[in-house]
Amino acid sequence: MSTERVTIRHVAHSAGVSVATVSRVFAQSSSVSEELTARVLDAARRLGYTPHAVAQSLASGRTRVVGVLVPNLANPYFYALIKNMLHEADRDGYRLIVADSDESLAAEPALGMSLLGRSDGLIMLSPRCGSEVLKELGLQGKPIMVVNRQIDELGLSSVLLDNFTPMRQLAMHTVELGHRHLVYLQGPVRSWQEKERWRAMRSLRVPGVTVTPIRAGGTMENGRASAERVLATGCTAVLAHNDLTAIGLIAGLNEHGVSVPGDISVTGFDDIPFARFTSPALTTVHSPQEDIGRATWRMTAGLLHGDRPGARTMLTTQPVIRASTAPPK
Amino acid sequence: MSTERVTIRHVAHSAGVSVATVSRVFAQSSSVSEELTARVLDAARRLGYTPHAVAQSLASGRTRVVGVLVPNLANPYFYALIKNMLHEADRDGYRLIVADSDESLAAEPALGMSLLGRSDGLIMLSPRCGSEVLKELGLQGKPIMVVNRQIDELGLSSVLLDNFTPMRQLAMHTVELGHRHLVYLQGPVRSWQEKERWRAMRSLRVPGVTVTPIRAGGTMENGRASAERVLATGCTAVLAHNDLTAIGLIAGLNEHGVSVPGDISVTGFDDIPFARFTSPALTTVHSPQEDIGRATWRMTAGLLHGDRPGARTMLTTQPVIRASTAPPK
DNA sequence: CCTTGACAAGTAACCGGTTTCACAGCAAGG
DNA sequence: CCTTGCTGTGAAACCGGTTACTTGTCAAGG
Repeated sequence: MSTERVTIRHVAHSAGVSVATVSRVFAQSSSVSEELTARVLDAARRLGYTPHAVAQSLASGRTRVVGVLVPNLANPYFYALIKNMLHEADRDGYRLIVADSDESLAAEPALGMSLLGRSDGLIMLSPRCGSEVLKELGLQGKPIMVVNRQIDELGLSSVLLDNFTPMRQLAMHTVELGHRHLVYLQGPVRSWQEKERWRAMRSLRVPGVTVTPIRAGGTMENGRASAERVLATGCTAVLAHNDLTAIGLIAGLNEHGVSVPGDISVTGFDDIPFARFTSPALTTVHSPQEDIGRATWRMTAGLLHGDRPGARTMLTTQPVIRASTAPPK
Repeated sequence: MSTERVTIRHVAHSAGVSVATVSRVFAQSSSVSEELTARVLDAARRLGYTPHAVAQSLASGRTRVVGVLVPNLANPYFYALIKNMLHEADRDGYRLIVADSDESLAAEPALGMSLLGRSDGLIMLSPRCGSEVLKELGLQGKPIMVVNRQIDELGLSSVLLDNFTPMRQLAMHTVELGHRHLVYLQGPVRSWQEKERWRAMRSLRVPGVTVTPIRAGGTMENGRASAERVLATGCTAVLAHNDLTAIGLIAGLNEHGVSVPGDISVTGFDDIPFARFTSPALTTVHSPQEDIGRATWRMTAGLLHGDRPGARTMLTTQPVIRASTAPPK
């Protein structure tokens, strides 16, 4: 069972060349004569040689692995993103190693460090941790990408989606429908996205229109649990922090015999795949996961190749009007 | 910027001991005198020493990383599972490296190999590949866990959920409600779960009850697209391969002005988080992701510690009756 | 004709740990 | 007093590659 591993030296010996040559053949970097290349490849095939990834990593100093730290893998928002990055990374020959901080601020530093220890860089999705933690991680000297969070002080590269503009447009959409009393269902308070979305709501200074914030939390359960508090406000439209909260809220409202959008209009944010399939289909803001994923990986790949960090990519998007919003009765 | 890395030798020198001793102190395996231990730890702290994970891996022969191959990360079923395994593995000090085969049979072998190259073992979630591929992967000599697929010929360990019994119960539930013409909406044909669920449907030999299979595919889009074919059968109840298909189908039926469960009852399978929040809430079969995740990791950990492979854990579960099923009109 | 340079290939140091083995010191046993 | 047996420690081999440096060959240039 425990067959001796075939190493580069076996191949070298069998092909009658030096280990350096074998290494070169597989690295495809330096030039090796056609004849030797053929002999090496032949010997390798005969012996069933496979490069030892860990040894390569140690010797070359790079692992071809990148860490990804997610606050909550249970949120469809993230796995669409991850899935896209996975593919982009794959075609560059990189693997992704994933950790889930479970929305725990305290867990982020240790997880980040642990990931960095086994990888060439770290991608942090919507990190909530303080910037001193990010700084600490940056001290490791490896590339760090931050997604969905604006960091000014440190020279970290980041990919952002403009949350403000579409959120404002979405709010205006409800106002144009005739709604006057809006409720904004808040998400995780420490998240940058939440700050931006709430900022957009506050910026909505239309005479006669009021915006009431309600603390929720960003999950479906949170949304459902907010139904009563929402009803107590007497509002006619609710803009939720994200789709999950919106979906939860709609379920909660239904349970109270309130129809959406008949009695109350509800909107989400993110346009997760489910948003299209709820009834009513959810009015929301589309989050271009493919673009974000691709942009994130491309920037990460750039950093790995030595690009100077600090670049910031800002993507834009817009609302998607579906069936969960309608004029008030 | 490029500060010289602090190695075990620096620590050894600074503490006035040999590198072996430093290694032992950190390994906590062999005994080192209290005095030396203190001196080493002190020196390590002063110098800011961190063990080099890759070097440890090469020297010790184990990476403390386990690969996970998922057919489709966009399915909530899988990421709930992954999330649970992530946590279980984390507390044992293991990291998970994830790859998504994108439902592509052809991609599984290469991805599996690649993951195995950087890890101590491989967990395959609902693999669709032929058993010769699994065999090939097993030849690497590293532990392989198979989840949601029964493999008899190879001595692989596996964790399974009994799909047959609850699927049958679910079907009986619709029959007891009074339905006579059932449709079964099929998922990915090569998946073991699909086979089991369909087997349960076929086993339903109740006089006067017919079961019509319809090819769908397991995604929400597939479900929606099946609406017309479903309606053409004139059935009164549809049992979908999984929740995604069911949710898609409900959306599709709604678009045709058909109400669920008023006109047609619909059931799912998996009990993904959304199942509770759709309207109507979905009647389905609960899949205990926490248990599956925990069992999978525990068995994997066992294999990593030298347990003999071949064990099989079969978990059981049952239907959850919600609002998407009702007596026929 | 001799030098210079480009290039192919080999030698050996190195990446940063782990672990086998040898050795020293000391207590117990004969 | 001399073995025998542990235990704690160090020296050095080793894990399996990469790569800086060296050597040798051969063609072009002076």
